[in-house]
Amino acid sequence: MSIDALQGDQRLPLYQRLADVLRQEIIRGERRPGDRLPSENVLARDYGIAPGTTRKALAELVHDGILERLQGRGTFVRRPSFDRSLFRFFRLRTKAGNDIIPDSQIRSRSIRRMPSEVAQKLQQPAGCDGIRMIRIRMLEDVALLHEEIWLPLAPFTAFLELGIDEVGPLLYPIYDTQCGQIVARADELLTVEQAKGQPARLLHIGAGAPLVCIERLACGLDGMPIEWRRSRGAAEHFQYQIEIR
Amino acid sequence: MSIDALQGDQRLPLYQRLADVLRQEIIRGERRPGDRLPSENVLARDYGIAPGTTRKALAELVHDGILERLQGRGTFVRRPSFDRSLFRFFRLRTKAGNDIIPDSQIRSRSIRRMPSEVAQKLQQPAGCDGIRMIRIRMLEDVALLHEEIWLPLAPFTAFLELGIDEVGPLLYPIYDTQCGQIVARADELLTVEQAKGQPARLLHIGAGAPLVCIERLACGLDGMPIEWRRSRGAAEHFQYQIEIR
DNA sequence: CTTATCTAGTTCTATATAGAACCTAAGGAG
DNA sequence: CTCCTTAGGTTCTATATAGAACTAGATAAG
Repeated sequence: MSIDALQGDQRLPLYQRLADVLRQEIIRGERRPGDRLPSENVLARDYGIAPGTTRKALAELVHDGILERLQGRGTFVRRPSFDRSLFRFFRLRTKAGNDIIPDSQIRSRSIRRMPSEVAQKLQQPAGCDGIRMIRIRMLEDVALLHEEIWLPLAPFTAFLELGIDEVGPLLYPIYDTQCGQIVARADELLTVEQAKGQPARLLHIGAGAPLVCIERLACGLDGMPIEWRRSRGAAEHFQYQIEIR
Repeated sequence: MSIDALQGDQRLPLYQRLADVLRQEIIRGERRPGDRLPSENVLARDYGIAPGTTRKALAELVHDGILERLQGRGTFVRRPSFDRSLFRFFRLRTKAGNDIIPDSQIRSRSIRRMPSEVAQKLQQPAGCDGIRMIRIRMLEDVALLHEEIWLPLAPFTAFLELGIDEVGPLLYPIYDTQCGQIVARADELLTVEQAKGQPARLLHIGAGAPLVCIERLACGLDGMPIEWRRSRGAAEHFQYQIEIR
């Protein structure tokens, strides 16, 4: 931590280089969510730059959603509360309960050869094995969502140790605590298809009825894919809400 | 423009008050998209504050997407290129042409009593009149999208002066230039329903086939609703893509 | 033990200043 | 006329500094 711990592309501005260094430390897991960072004055002294410059670096990371600053308390690595956001956009149409996270039931979990499409999305070599789960999400004993979930083997062997009953309705906190994988963002692709096969059967839906299908690729802080899943539910039960700017 | 032109909630920080003043000037239309703002030094002199403080105010407005700063050139009111973003999320599944804006054909335009649901969304008094359009969007002579569009009468009388053939595929630029209404953001609600009635007929779709239905409320810089529309298209042709963070 | 006060540490606001990097337009050289 | 240089204006980076606002913990008073 001397004056020139800020190498990386000497032509980039100082605050940018400091932001990159801190971002990398967080991505590599050297600073975990909830950790407190050194104060802006300490950072300035350690790296031999002006306090205002560290402020600018920290502000950038706050803007990226990686850090959180609390006046009088300090600067902290942000804890991404993410599992809830699925239902921020994709919610049940029943107006009764808002933002209810349905119960979930894992129907199967096994190691299988990945379909080439999934392997590609997860950036794994073609034909390698992965973890596959089938999960049903239900509300008041009515099956609403059929999910097929794929995980790469390498970081998730610890996940296989857990009993299938110990897994609650939220997967991402488990990925974090058990496997050190933090989901920071995701891409979703929504389409409509006709019910058939296993999903139709498990959802008790007649073949040919419209299904909403959401494919999601969840990625970590470094942008690398962590999990791929495909969720299907009867179209009549769902709505998708979003704000554009 | 003296030292204390920055009234508004005296306890708020200076940069916040300056940002509010500039934001209001833009909302009120005193500064139009594309206009150039005074330089940060001039602003500082005019309002009697330090240049660094004006920088912070301008940075906030840049972050909000209202301003745009170009090194060496100046600070400009951002031109919201918005019509394109419909198809950034909601795109045709044909992989051939990316980001093609389909041709459009306005089938009808008239003044009608607003349905109570629409009036409520547009924050108009119940039972008042509005402008209603039916538009078909097509690609290579195939009808893809059926749109029902509602506008409040008051700001859009100038829009009625235009010949129905003069209206191109992009409405929002016309709202801007002809009626002074700038669309800055929108909320969309996506559901799936079964085809019936006029939409089914105009789209040449059999009754009962699944339709994707997107209801959109477009709002101005001040957050007030400007336009409400409902777009429907055959479910098999569309996909909706989004990034969550 | 409870409550109030003080203190050290933190972020936030605001000022002042200097030079670098970049753009535009005007003027001069060929 | 064309191309190059120059000058002035702009944003961007970086430094330095002072006090306000807020928090948490230690200390003192009751």
